[in-house]
Amino acid sequence: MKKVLLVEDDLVLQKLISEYLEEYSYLCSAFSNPVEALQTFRDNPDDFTIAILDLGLPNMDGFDLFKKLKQIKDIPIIISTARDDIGNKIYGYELGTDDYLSKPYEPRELVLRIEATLKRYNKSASLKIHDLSIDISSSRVFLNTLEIEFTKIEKEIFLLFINNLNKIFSREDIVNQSSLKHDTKNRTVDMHISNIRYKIDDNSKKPKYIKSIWGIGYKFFYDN
Amino acid sequence: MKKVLLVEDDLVLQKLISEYLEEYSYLCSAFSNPVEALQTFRDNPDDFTIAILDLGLPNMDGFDLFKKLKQIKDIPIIISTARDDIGNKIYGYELGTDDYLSKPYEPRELVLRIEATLKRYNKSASLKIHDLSIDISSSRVFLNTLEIEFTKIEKEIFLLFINNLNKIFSREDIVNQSSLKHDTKNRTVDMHISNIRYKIDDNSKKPKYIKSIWGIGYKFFYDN
DNA sequence: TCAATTGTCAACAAAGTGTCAAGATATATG
DNA sequence: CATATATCTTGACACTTTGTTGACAATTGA
Repeated sequence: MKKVLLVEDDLVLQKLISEYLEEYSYLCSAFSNPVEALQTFRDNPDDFTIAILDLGLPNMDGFDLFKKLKQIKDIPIIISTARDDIGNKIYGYELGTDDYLSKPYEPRELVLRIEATLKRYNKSASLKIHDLSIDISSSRVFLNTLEIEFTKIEKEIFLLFINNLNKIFSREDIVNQSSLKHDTKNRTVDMHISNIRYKIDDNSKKPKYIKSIWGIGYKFFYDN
Repeated sequence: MKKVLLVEDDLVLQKLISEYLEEYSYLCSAFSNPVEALQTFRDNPDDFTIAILDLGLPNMDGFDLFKKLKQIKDIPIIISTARDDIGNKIYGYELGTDDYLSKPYEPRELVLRIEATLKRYNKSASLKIHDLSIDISSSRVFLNTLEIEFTKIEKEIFLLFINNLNKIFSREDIVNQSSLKHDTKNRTVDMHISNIRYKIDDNSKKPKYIKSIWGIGYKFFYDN
């Protein structure tokens, strides 16, 4: 579900947009107060896919908010502006706005521009599990923000787990579903698991990710 | 001087836009016939910086023209469309339009959107990675300010990496996606990598750019 | 408690990588 | 067209990284 940070002080318009976006499966977090919006974004920047800012905001200028949001995280931002406010438009583009809309606009047009902007941003799909994030397309794995350097077989085993969360694999399964040689001893698998655990900071005495299933094998534990 | 390929069958509007754009130092090549526009573009694709297409064109559908232009060269395209033609808008964005405008629009807004679109495009037109800067359009590569002289194959491999940052290529991939002969030995690829590394000042003991992925291949490392 | 199982150290084996240097091709120059 | 020059290709060898396994301690469950 894509989450939109909507900052709009016209409450009627805010409601209208929120409801419209929900029809297109966007979840809206709407704010009329930019300070609150900023705080929310600061707390959970990864929650939001895109931001929509109204320029005529109280307390804080729209461009200020714009700059602060971008500072926290490079999120796509669409600016909505009054029809005649063309000087501001320029400034918006100079800042590096991703798109803008002139009021009044049709909600439908907003949806279109959101989709187009996201498409340009080309958000690559990524899976997050606690401290770990996995970039599906490039198969890169990060512990917090630090990339983990797996060896070939470690990566194969790790991805096998990630693609089959909570599924128990025997050592034989792991040998067969990786490029390990078919006559590889079971203890070799243990050794690879040990190395993976070490790299993803999984305490083998009390692992939170890769659990040993005594007498059976291993599984990657994941609880929604 | 930036040259605009304008395709618009309303001659009054065509003239209006042309004159307006000229005030902003854009040179306009205006066409009412899409076939002529296509022919002109095909002959000199590098002359044009951006294209502006009207959707309601005779002879050839606007989207058709769009696809054909993009096929010849990946030029930024802004589509202009009738206000109520929202179904088409979606299609436009699905094609990968860079921006669009609803008629009637103020010429001023067109200028703004041209500038914004070019800005987005240029962001990726020249890429800077630490000491390296790459001019995508001319395919020239600089180490700091000094131009690197790659051989043909080195340049092909290097650009393959640059266009696919962080993507892992096997030696076979590299052979297939360059002009290397199909039966080229893997070690030859290693040799080319070694030479590229030397030219871009990449220490092969501890490379910052081209990483060896042990047992798999190579990738160009880039961290935002 | 005890036998089975698991964690991991450390040594070794196997496989992959970096690059020199020489020869083969291709390209440029007169 | 012949020669010079640059580029590509490959075997060889040293070196590095990864994979494998036995050994032993720690842990588990009956």
